[in-house]
Amino acid sequence: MVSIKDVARRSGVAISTVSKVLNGYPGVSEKTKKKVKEAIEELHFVPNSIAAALSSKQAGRIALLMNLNTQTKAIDEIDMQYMAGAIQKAQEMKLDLITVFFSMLKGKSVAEIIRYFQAQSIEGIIVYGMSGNDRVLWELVERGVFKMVLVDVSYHAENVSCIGINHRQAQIDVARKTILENRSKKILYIAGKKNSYPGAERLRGIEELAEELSCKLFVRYGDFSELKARNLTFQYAKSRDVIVCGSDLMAIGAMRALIEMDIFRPVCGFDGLVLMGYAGKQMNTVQQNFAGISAAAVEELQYLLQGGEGREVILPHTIVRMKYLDIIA
Amino acid sequence: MVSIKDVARRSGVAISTVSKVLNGYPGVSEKTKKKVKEAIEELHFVPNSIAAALSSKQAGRIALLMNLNTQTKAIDEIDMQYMAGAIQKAQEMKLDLITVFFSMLKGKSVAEIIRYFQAQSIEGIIVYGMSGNDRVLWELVERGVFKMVLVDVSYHAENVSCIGINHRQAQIDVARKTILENRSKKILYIAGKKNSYPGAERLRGIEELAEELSCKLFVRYGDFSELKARNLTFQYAKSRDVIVCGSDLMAIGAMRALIEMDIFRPVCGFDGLVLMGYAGKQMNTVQQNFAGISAAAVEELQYLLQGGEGREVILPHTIVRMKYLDIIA
DNA sequence: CTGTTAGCGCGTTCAG
DNA sequence: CTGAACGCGCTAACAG
Repeated sequence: MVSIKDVARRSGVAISTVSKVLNGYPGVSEKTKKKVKEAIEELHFVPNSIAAALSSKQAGRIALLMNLNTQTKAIDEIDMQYMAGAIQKAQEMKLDLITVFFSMLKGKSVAEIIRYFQAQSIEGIIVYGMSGNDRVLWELVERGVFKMVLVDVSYHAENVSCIGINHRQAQIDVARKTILENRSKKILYIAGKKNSYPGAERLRGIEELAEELSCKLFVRYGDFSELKARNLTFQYAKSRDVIVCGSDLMAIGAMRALIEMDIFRPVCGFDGLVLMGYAGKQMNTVQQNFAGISAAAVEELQYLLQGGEGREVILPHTIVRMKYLDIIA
Repeated sequence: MVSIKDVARRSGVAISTVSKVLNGYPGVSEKTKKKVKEAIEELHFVPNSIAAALSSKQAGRIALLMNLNTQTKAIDEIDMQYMAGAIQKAQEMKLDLITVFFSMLKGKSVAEIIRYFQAQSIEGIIVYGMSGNDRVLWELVERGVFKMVLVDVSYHAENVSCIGINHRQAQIDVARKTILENRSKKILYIAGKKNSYPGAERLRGIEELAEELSCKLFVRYGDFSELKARNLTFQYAKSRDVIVCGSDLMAIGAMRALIEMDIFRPVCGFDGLVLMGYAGKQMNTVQQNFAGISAAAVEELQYLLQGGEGREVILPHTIVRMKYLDIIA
């Protein structure tokens, strides 16, 4: 393995000089800088990130902490997009990214978790899928030991940012479109989970909208479960004229129930899953760019690592109509 | 951060002794071992894996190299299962696992790729999704620089193992079941990609089976594409009495085409995707336990790292029938 | 059986 | 502007 030492020898300068060139520090003449760069090229030198992490404390090692959707097997899609987006972006930004699942931290205390990450020289963490119930994680956040970016959570502090779309507005947008298209008046809203921030925001959205359009609103919790949404639809759809769902998966469940009941009701979803194309009929939904969101989260974390202050970042969303033939093309 | 030095001081021994205890080396008396372990407990010491990796050359850092299915957006499911299985297992075995996508290596030469991994102190690599066309990767494999485990590829060498189910046999099993259930005689086989090892093996399987059962076999390549399978079905299904597909996604495409054509033909798939439940009708398919496969791959890699010789590992599969109501339960 | 010493590859003072 | 020297946390010979 060719090391910084070899580069130094080859270009006839000291190790520290090479290091400075590598990290873009000032205090190196253009000539020597050029010499060093040439040597790097010729020797095909690639700095060892492990050694860098050991020696300095800002070597850019971050963790992606994910709560996999184990309850419903069908939406690996979202998790996958998040992971892929973050991994890709981290690589671009030359950050070392390790992936950690909530399940691996289960039963550990905050102190243990902190040590776990410190032992890996992790300095920043992106958390996806955190709910209000995750006590230890919230404690971890509040301790402020690591720079953190929280996805789909509303909280920020000195070194903690949060990021995500405006769920309330998105719910309003997609539901308004669907309701106006169908001149609906009586809404069945199948909400997500009670303790979920996005779930609560979306619920607020539909409440505002129902108020604004003077629609009757009937709310039931589907807990983001396709099966529950299906059953709720069987139970309550007949006497309403539109079904608004807090997630695509629930929208699919609702749609399939409607098909089995052999009645028509417009349905709209939330997320933009490709799976929507398999629902049986077209639906409006909110398109979230998950890969883009996690990529943005990585950038935000980098911003924090470089001394930026925690803040709230709102990302854009779009309303789309999902068709089977589009998604398989 | 509490380091090995602190533990040494606390227990009144030398650093190296602590290291020996940590790594289970012989040559330490029971008494001192106990003292050291106590100190570790009291100090909540967690060894820094980064430092260990730098210092020794067998610190268990491995990479999961994946070719994401970008062509068809619908099967993040498989990729996700692979990733989750490997990440989980690696964590259990205390191996550092980094995830790398093929796309990140695009345009890089073998030498560059080797340096990239060496710079990260990677000593073993699991490759998932490699085809016969990936020149540089094959070169990487043949160089033998890293211990490697190849998923769904048939090649092994001194420090390269391969792992996967028996695709030929699995194709035979699922097709036989479907054909016997329906007394079919004329098979439309929608094959995968030409240059794919699993694709080729599955094709061999159906050929053998057709021979054995004296069935007429008509083969077309669907390239693992749902859309192509759909079109092939429109074109050729009418004059056959069973459609065997080399993947679930293609089976779904075929099934939906049949529904649109309003004719019935038994269809069977391959993979065991949850998505199968959304096809519209029930189908037989081969259930691959992807998470289990990648977990096994991690174990196999560990075996290689510890000096084991490369070999071929065959994992079991099962035949199942996918139902919508089962998958959403 | 235990302690001393020398690195791993790199970042970072601090003299020159 | 440059270079020698030290240390990050740990492993691995080598002495004692």
